Formats: sequence, structure tokens, C-alpha cells
Amino acid sequence: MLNEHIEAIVKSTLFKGIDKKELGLVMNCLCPRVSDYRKNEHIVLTGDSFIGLGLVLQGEATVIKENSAGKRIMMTILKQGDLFGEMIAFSHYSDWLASVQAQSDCTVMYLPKEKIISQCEHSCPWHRKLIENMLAILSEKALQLNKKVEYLTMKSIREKICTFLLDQYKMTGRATFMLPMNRNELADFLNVSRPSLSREMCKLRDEGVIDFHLATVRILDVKTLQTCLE
Amino acid sequence: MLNEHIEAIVKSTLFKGIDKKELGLVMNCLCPRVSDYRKNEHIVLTGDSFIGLGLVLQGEATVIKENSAGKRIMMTILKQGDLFGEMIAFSHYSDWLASVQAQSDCTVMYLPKEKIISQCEHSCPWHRKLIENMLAILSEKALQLNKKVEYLTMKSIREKICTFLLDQYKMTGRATFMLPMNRNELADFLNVSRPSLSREMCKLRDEGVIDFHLATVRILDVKTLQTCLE
DNA sequence: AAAAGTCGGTATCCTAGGTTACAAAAAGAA
DNA sequence: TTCTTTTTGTAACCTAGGATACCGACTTTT
Repeated sequence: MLNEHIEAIVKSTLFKGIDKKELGLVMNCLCPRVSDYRKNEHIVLTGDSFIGLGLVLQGEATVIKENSAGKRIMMTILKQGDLFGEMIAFSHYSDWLASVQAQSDCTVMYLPKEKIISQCEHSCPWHRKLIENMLAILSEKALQLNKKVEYLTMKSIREKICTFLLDQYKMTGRATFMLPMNRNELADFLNVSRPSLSREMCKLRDEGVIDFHLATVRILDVKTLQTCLE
Repeated sequence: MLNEHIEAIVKSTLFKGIDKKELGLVMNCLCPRVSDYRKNEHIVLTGDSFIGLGLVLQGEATVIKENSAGKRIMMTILKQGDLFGEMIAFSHYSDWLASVQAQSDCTVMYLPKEKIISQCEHSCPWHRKLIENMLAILSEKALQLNKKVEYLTMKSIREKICTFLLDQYKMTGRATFMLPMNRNELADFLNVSRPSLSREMCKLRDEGVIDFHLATVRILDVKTLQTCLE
């Protein structure tokens, strides 16, 4: 089983930094359950009891969350090497909070949470690495959600845009940079409508604060950009 | 140092489930740095290099985040037993992302992250518990942020209210329940203005979907409440 | 019990931004 | 190139909900 799926395992953040040669031992110790699913089949269902952290070895799947009224909303697309269930694995929940459905024929590996934190008799060095990776995965997840909350909490589109552009400015260190997504995706990320986003960006251009052409943006007046956030 | 601060340590989620008698050994192994701060003094500053997970042993402090324009926003109030820096400790960041300021005279303990994940020579049983707690803390944090994102993403106040009420209904299992916060806090949580929240709640009452008096709410028509979310 | 402070409901007014629809530009395919 | 598709910008229209202000009901203080 290992050889045919080694690619997915190596790709995943959970096994990052663990030597390829060691993976045999690791898997032997973790003895994960592996299951196959056909296209459109449900991999897990909301409310099913949680059996372990999921890792997509093969194929593509979607995470679907049902709201209080039962409406289904697609949350994420999972590809080879992606994890799911990482937020509930070590929480007080014992059931899945969302469903996962196969978009193509899929192979999924389940890692029981006890196996991840338990120190096996030999107290293998990679075990520590596994725990470290798990902590890093959860931390990054929380930070990413935190960032999202920050954007969603802003009241005006202008504030969202200015913050986003200043973030990009800081990250790239240049006044001229490329936006990492198209208008639709950006509007989605900021939780506003695409035309409203365009309208506001054009206003900023008319005011001489920024200039842009498609994905290329140049910040002309950092100070004014900052005053939008005060 | 242990005896005078045992209360805070026992209170904290990080040391939950570790026997009081063992705490001496635990602290001996973790050998945390402890620092005192005076009222209004900065405990950590955004950009300072991260030295370890913070635990408030005594006093009260506030977490203050600066946005891209440098505007300072109060994020949380930390009390005895509260942790800070748990999201960055195991992330790729090596600097603090927010500042912490003492609101009263404070004592703070710093736990280096290596000490938390390292297995000491004696491979103490409580070490595993510590890791488990750390994973639980991060998971719950991520889940809580996830919930917040869900609420913030909804476009209409009505949808937010209906979701909130259905959540409460599910949690309590009763059609009549008490709201866990007052109108101001609820408006804040849902990221809307208080009068708008009142207005919409009254509309729902006028339509016969719910009834309420102050904090007491009764759901009259679950189905209609659910259709708001579709 | 009078005074002061808090909390929730209500009315008015107004604007930011959603919706829809279309046109222009860019990118890709044939 | 030319045709098609996708991505943007723009304009017109309209409403959800923010801001503000005020009132009445309760609470707490003195």
C-alpha cells in the first residue's frame, strides 16, 4: 500500500520533514485504515462518529457543510495530500461537523488521533516531528481564519481594499505588484460584490491614490491609503 | 514561585488534567521564565521576537493588534490563567503579531515551545498530556474562529439572527431559552448595529416566527426560521 | 425615594453597496 | 486571423441597514 501512495504522503504537510526512507516504519507504527470510494460517494457524513484524521491519497473530494436549516454549502476542495478533520481531531467533538464527498474515485487514509500523539515503545524520533507538524497545521489554520475574520469585520469596502493593498505592499516590498487573484476571487475573499469592488477601486484611482491595469497595481500614495483605516 | 502561582496554573487549559502534586515536577522540567510588569507596561510588542507561550499568572492584560495603518485595536482581555501567543508558538512566525499590555500589575510566565513538545529524558507521562492539551487549545481556537467566519459571511441580519437562534435551540433543546448575552454584545458578535438588530428581531416577532421579552426567547415557528437560511 | 446609570425598543434619515445588465477588453481556441 | 469565452469596467436603480436621537422600563446608588 505504501509505495503506490507515497507521493500523496510526501506531499502532505503532516509528514513534512520525515525522511522518505523512514515512512515505511512510520506507517507501520501508525497502521492507518485505508478506504476506497467511488465518484460521488460520501466519504464521511455530518454526525458520523469521528474515526480519525483524513488524508486524501488519491482523487479529489469536496467538504460540504450543512447550515442549521440543512442547506448544503461547499467549503473546500480536497486534492491529493490534503488533510481533513484536522480541526475536530483534538477538539471536544466526537462527530464530524461536515460531510466529505468524493468528486472522483478516491482513496483516503484515516489516522486515529491517539496514534499521532502516543509515543510508541521505541519513542521514534519521527513521532516528535509528527506532533510538531500537527501543531503547525493547527496554528496556521487558526492564523488564516483570524486573518479572514479581520477582513470580514471591516465595515467599508474601501477599508478592505486599502488593507489588502497595504498587506500586499508589505509582503512584496514594492509599490507596483500583481494581485494574486482575479476580481471575482478578490471580491469573494473580501465578501463583497464584484461590481462594488470595481467601483471602489476606480474611485481610489480617480483620487490618485492608486493606479492599476487588470492585475497590476501601483500604490501612488501610501499615506492616503493608510488614513482610510483610521 | 510555584506555590504563589499554583492557582493560575491549575486554572489554565494548558495544564488541565495534570495532577496538582505533579506540577512541581512539571515546572521543574519546563523551567519557565517568569517576569513581572507594572500597570500599563508593555509585556510584549508587535515585532518583538517570540520567546515562548505566555501564561498570565497574576493580574490583567490586554491584547492589542495594530492594523496596516498602525491603528491600535483591542482584541481580548487576558485574566489569570489565560494564555497568549498560542497561535504563533508553533507557526512559521518568529515574531509577535500583536502587543500585550498590562492593565494592572502583572506576572507572566513564558514557556518555550521546544519545552512543550520535547520529551524529557524521563519521558514523563504528563508531557503527553501537555501536548494533548496544546492540540486541544489550538483546535478549539480554530473551531471558534470558524464559527465566527460563518456568522460574518452571512449577508442579511435576518439570516444571522435565525442562525443564532437555531443554534441556541439546538444547544438547549428547548423552544424557550435565554440569550447568553445582552443586545449590545449580540449585535457586536453578529457584527451589526444594535438598533438594526432590534428592528429585525421585532419584525420576526411581528411575523409570528418568534416571541421574546428581553433575554427570554421562544421560537414559535421553526420551519419559517429555517427557510430564512435557504 | 430620588437621582443616575443601564438596557432595550422605536422612528427618521440617508448612504454604502447589492443587483442587474451591458459594453469593452483580454485571453484562448480554432 | 477570427471567433468564442472569460474577465473587467460602468451605469442605473433600489434597499438593507448604519447613525443618531429619544423614550420608557429596570437597576443601582445614595
